[in-house]
Amino acid sequence: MSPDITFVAALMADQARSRMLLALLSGKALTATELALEADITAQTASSHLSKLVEGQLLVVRKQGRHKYFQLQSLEVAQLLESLLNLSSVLAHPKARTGPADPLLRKSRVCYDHLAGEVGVGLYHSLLEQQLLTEHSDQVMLTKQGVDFFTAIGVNLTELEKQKRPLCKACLDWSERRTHLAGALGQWVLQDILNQGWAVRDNDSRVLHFHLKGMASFCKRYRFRTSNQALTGSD
Amino acid sequence: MSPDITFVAALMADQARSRMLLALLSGKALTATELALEADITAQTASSHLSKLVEGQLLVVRKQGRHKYFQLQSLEVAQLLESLLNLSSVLAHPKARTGPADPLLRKSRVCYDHLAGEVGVGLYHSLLEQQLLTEHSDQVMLTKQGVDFFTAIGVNLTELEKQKRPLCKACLDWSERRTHLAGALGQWVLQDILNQGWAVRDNDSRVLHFHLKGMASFCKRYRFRTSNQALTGSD
DNA sequence: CGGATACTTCGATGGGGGTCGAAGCAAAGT
DNA sequence: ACTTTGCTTCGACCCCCATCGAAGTATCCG
Repeated sequence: MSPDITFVAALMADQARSRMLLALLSGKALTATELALEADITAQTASSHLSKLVEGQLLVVRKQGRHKYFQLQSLEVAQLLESLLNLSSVLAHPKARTGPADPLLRKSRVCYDHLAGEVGVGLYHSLLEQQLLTEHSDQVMLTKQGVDFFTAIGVNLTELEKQKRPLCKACLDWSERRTHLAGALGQWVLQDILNQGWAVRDNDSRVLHFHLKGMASFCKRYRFRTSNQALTGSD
Repeated sequence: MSPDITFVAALMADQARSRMLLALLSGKALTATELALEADITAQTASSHLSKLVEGQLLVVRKQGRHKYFQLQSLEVAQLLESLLNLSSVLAHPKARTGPADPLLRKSRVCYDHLAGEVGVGLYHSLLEQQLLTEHSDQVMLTKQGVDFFTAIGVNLTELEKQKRPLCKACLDWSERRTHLAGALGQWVLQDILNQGWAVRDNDSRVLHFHLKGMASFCKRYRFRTSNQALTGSD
C-alpha cells in the first residue's frame, strides 16, 4: 500500500511543532530552548516535541556541549513546509487571519537558503525582464546572456551544477503569490548578499535586514529597480 | 504571522481522511459511500470527515441526485499529497512498511491526471534518451525534435501551452524514486492512452491496466522499449 | 567542589476529536 | 404510498496526546 502520510502530516499538525519547523525554515540551527521560546511552550514540552520530530526524521540534531542544535533534515522537508504554507495561505479557512504579515517579513526574508519576499520576487522578475532567465511555465533556466552575466559577477556555474539540486528553481512565495528564485543559484545569491555585507539576518526571525548602501549595491549588481519605499529594516 | 499550516496538516493527519484523499488522487470523482468503503469506516464517520475536508477546502463536492461526488479541490492539493507521499516513502519510520507495494500499482498507475509507475518512469527516460525531452536538473522542456515529434503524433502544443500549468513537469515517483512526466503534456499522454483504448482504468484503484496490444501500440508510438515482463494486468 | 544552565523523564491532568449506533431527512425506484 | 438507498445529525464513548510541575541527568563555569 501507499506509505503512511498521516505520520508526517500528524507531525506537522500541531501548533507547537509547526512553529518550530517554521522557525527552522530560516535554515539556521536552533537550540531546544530557542525553539521552546519560539513555540511559546515550556522546555519539557519542547523536548517531547523535538524528540518526535527527530524520531520522525523531519529534523536532525547535533549535540554541542550542553546545547542541542536542531535543523531541518533535508531540503525536501523545507519544500514540503513551503508548499503547506502556500496552500494554507491560499485557502481562506476561518481560523487563519489572511491579513498582511509583518511588513519586514514581506519585504525581504530568508526561505531556507535563498531570498524571498518582495525583494526576492522583484529580483526574479527583474532577471526575467532582462532576459537573463527564461521561464517556461514552471521551468526556469538561464539564458545565454544569463550564463554570461552570472559568470561575470563571479559565479562558478559548472561548480554549482555539480550539485544534485537544480540550478534554478521557481519557488512560489506565500506572501507575494509570485515566484522567486530558489535552487543552487538562489542559494548563491543569498550567500553573496551576506558575504558582501549588504544585509544581515535577523536573529529572531527570517527577516533579512538590508543596509541602505547594501540595497543600493544589490540593485546595481542585478540592475534591479526597486520601488522607493524604504526596504531597509535597520541602518 | 505565517498562515496556519496545522489546519491543513491536521486534515491530512488522519488515517481515514488520508485514505480518502489518496483515493481521490486518481483524479476520479467518488461518492461518499465509495470513500467510506475506501477508508474502511461507516457512512456516518465518513460524512463527518468529508464535511471537514470540504470545509477545509481540500475537496470540492458536486451533488447529483442522491449522490455526492467528491474531488480534490485543485492541482495544488494533489501536488501536496504527492510530496507528502514522496517524503513519507523516503523516511523509514517504524510504522510504515517500506516493502514493495501492489505490483500492479508499481507497474502503471494514474497520478491524478497523468501516468506514473514503472511505465511512466520508463516513458520519461525513453523520451530523454531519444532527446525529445531535455532535463536540466528539475526543469524539463521539449527539444526541437520533441516539438516535432509530439506535433507529428497529433498534439496541439500551442493549445496546451495556453493552460496555466506547465507543459512538461517532472514529477517524482514515490514507488520508483525516479521522475515521470507530468504537466499538460503528461495529461495529454494519459488521455491519449485511454482514448486509443490501449488501457483501462481500474475501478477500485489507481491502477492502469494495459491491454497486450495496447501496450504494444504504446511502445511503438513512443519508440519505447519495455522489459519483457508482462505489463498487462488484464487481457 | 558547588552552583548554574540545558535538557530529559515521569506522572497527572485535561481537552480535542475519531468512532459508531440510532434516528432523521432526502431522493429514486416500484 | 411504501420501500430502498444515500447521506446527515445527534449523542455517547473513549483513546490519544499536548501540557506542565517536579525531579533527575549532563555539562559548563568559577
